[in-house]
Amino acid sequence: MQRTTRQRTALLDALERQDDFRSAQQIHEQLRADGETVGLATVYRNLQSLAQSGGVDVLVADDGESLYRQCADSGHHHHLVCRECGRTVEFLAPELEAAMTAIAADHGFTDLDHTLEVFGLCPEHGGASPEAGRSR
Amino acid sequence: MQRTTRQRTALLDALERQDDFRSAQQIHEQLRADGETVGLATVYRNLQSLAQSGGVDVLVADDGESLYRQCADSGHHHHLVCRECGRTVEFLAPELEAAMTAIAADHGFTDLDHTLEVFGLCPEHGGASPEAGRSR
DNA sequence: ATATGTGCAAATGCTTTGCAACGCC
DNA sequence: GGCGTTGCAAAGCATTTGCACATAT
Repeated sequence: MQRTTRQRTALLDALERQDDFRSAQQIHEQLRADGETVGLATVYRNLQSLAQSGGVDVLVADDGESLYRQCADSGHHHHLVCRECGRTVEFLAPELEAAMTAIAADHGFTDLDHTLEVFGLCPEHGGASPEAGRSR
Repeated sequence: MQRTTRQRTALLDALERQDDFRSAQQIHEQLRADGETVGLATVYRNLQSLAQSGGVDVLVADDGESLYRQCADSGHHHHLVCRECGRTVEFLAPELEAAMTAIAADHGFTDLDHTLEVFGLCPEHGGASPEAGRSR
């Protein structure tokens, strides 16, 4: 129930080569630039199924746009993202998980899920330049 | 630069009476139900300015929809939100802040900022309810 | 009086979907 | 050959915006 099509292969390939979080549309452009002919709807459909199967991580930007990235760690983890260049560092934080779980339990909440993303300026972009504007 | 209009007053009133995170559209419906005549665009515009001035907290749901709520704590805090009804619990987590800061520092990131929201099912909706089948 | 706020409807922008053609298995 | 996949364009949604009118101050 998951065929190996030229399009899906191209998408996976593009994801593999890309280390930053990118929108479906950006990925689509990338594919076009690489000479691949893939419909935008197909990109969306495949990203969606990949996200569901855990093949890619999804990050919902403040403006509601979804960003995708193939992460090294296939398990649960979080991201430290440079708001200037998109550079991403994955990290685990067991203590955070535990604390959040405890708080939720305190209030009787179940079926938990959470979003935790840290934004900042990476070493490359945090140095000299003061007042770096808030890009998304 | 900020006039006291019937619409804005009604909106603030509705927010005051509402303890859960609600979408702009839900708030608009609420106002209509209360017999107020307020345009949807006006609700959006006012919520936007309120969010900017810190009058309300905004959180972006997984589906990209923005949810608004007037919070008790005007400072930095996080939310434990029921996916089903929007019921919200505010909480502080100094240890989390510290841990995140440490991790970011480890990677040389500066000018930090982060988003942390916990979603789940509140006691009312987590039980043996047959309706509870959707854990995104 | 006049700058702001409002309403409506049209416009945006991202994402999804209907449906016929297409191509792995 | 059959059924998952794809493409395209149309449809959906939440949100924004242009513009004429209304209104707080």
